[in-house]
Amino acid sequence: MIDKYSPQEIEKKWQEKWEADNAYKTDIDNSKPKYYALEMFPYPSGNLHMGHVRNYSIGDVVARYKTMAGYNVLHPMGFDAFGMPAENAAISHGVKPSDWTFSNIKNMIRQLKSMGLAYDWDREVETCKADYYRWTQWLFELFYKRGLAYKKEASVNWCDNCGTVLANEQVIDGHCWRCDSEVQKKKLAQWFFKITDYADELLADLDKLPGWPNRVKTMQENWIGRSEGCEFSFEVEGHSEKIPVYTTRPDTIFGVTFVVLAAEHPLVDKLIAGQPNEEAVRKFVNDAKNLSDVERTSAESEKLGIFTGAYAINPVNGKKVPIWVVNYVVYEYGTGAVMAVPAHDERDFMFATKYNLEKILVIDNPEQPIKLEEMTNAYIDAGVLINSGEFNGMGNEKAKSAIIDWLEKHNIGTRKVNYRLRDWLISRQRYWGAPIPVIYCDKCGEQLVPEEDLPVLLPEDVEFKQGALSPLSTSKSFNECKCPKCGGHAHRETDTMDTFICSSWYYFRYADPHNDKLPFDRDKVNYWNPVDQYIGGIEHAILHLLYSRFFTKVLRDAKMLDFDEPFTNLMTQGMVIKGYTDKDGNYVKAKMSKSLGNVVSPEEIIEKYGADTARLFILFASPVDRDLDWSDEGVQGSFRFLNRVWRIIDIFSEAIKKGNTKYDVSTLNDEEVALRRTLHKTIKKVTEDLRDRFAFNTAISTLMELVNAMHVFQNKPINPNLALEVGSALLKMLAPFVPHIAEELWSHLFEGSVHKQSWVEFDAAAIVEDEVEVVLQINGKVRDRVKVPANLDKAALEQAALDLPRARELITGKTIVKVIAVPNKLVNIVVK
RNA sequence: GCGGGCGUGGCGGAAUUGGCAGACGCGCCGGACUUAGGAUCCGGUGACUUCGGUCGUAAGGGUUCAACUCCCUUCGUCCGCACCA
Repeated sequence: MIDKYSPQEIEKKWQEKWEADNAYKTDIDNSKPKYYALEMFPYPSGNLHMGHVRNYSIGDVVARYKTMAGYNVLHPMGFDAFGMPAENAAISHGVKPSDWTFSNIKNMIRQLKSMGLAYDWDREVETCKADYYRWTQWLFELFYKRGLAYKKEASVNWCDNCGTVLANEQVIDGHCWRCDSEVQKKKLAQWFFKITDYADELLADLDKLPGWPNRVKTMQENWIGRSEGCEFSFEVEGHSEKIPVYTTRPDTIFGVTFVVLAAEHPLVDKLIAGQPNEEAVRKFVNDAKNLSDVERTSAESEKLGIFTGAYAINPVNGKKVPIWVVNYVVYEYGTGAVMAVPAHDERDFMFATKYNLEKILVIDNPEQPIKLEEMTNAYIDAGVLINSGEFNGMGNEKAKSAIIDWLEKHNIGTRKVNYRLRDWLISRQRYWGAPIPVIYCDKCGEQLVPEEDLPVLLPEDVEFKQGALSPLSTSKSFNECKCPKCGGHAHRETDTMDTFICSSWYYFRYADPHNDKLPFDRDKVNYWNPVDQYIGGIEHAILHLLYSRFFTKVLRDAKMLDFDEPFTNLMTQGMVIKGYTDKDGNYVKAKMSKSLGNVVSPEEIIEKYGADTARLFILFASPVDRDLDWSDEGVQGSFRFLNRVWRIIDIFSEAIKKGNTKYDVSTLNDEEVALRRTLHKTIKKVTEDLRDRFAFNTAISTLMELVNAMHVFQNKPINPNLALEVGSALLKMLAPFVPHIAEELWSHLFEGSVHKQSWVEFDAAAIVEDEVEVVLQINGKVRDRVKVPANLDKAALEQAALDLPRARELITGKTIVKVIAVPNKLVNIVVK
């Protein structure tokens, strides 16, 4: 008799044993195929939340299953440990960011270990440690040497609340991704990574990722925003400057009736100098610049503009058109100036109507000719060119290309591909990050810190204050330095790097975490990487996942590794949500959050029911990519199931100990044959669910059915050989989901660890049924069921159906139109 | 506005290739055991029904012998994008 199921005791026991045995230590082993399972590492906020528990439970099942299935599995964990909250703790509580971070990490490791996750902790990385950020800095220098890191003054996103700038990817609807406060524009000299150099490949290689959700690929596609068109210039009457414009609609070029400039366009000043409306334009420009990004980029906001007084010349037909400054042109995209064709562009149409500007129709609808006077909208569909000189009569798609050819031939313009993607702004005016390893010499200018001087360590003599300058600038010991080139007086860059840089390469470091010569060894990374299965939240669809793809391509070009993409397969898990009653008394479901008071603490659940129950519930309640509805009753149901497993193994244990692994299955009675059939069907289904679909919820439900089938024998004797076969298979299949209870029960019955066992194979012969139940349908409606020999052919099946009394009864007096027989499934008799 | 996902019992969900809708779990109902049951075990549980059946996968239509599954229209919901020329 085995004791009562007591998760608190057995979980602690096995966690200690696994740790003492180094059970999950991984090394290169060329005798097996490798498999790299990875979950997005957490920010060390101090406590695990249910989203983490879900993420890591999924990853652990994948890792444990693949191990049992014969793979050499790498499954590491670490911490994305630089970031603002640590610094905020310093500002508000006077704690050192490092102390705050390391004590949080300590607590989270304890919590992770209490979940029974199969990590190789020897490979843990913490991005805030000098032996990691040394290589983050080294990689910055690599990017710099490859011309991919540069400093420039630009209008950048500034979050006042966080006291730092943000990359475009980190601005969501004009708000800071972290604190949600409104982002402002500021002109600052900042460091950028030239991700735009890889825009084309980042877009094209999405096709190499069949294992990624389409949703994520579409989001990246939109973000990169490739468009094809051409760039050409307008001459300005009475000025030597030209206005370059970018358009995707060269087919409408003869319909240009005005040219619009963004408020920031440098030509504006020159064009208005001495013009009668100079002051009015200046005021308009200043007003536009003072608007927040939210207001400026909203598609709904009113399109406003003002005439500069200057005119441009359309290079294709010499037409003189007015130049306006408007609030709807994005300066950072294209050339910051646009040719306006009101007849064929919605915005230009609205604008021209509002300000009484000319409209010229240049594309006509061949089915139903358009009358300019009757137009209430721009005509943006396909058509045939009119009013376009030598191109009249040409289809507009063809004309796009023909007109670009013409522009190129006459040296007026060129074909051009444009991207919405901008370079990645990586400077942060914060302390708790990797210092940018650059020195500014009074004489020699910008210099990289020599490689042998890395890491540039974070100083401790800093003041933490909110402000526009990094706290590093308050450190004397940090700031002042010698120029590495001339030895003269110099000072350090005081900005740190965006923490997304730290997380753009950590999955390579896991392959070689203790290397002190390089970020990682090329052979080791080529062995383990790319990650076979990456698991995390959809919120990183662009941010982390795009940056990581960029890094991988740069490191490939630097010959540090030999593949193109970092993550072969990506799984995006849904959120954990929970219903609560709002102030109006309505029951609503929402993401767990402190402010709503619907948070369930993982630690409490694990204390009460054990990690196995928590894991089982989370995996069973919902498919991984969907939101998971937390249910306290559901958790109890999972706990109940584990008790049921415990009891039935206990009941079977005497028989199991007497059983032999090899036996003659013909000695089994009918009920035993049925149980054995259920077992092998279960093995087949669970294997397919884990191997092909990551359908953990259905795998678990199938295991529940097996346990239910075993209960048929709770009060009657069972063949010991079958008991052994079923019992051991059940424990092996449960092992990836609920590692502690599976190990505990295994240890009562067998030698060694259940987690070192090979995955179970199903016996196809055991699944074969002699008889199957087929359905009799009359006109598609189920009218009877009948048992027939399995695999009965169509003709015999059809006859068997027609012979049924029920069929005869319903057919009499009617004509049989057709009989459809599907072996092992059904017979449908169509009558009139 | 554009693009995409989703919509199945009281609830979470299953149905993998067009072939028995509702597996499994929660909840609920009944029974057994019991001094007791918020333990355990067994059974029932889509709706309506004249007990023959009829209806039923957001709504409406279509294709098919057969549709949760394919096609069209509409509604709801969630997500992404949105002055990018």
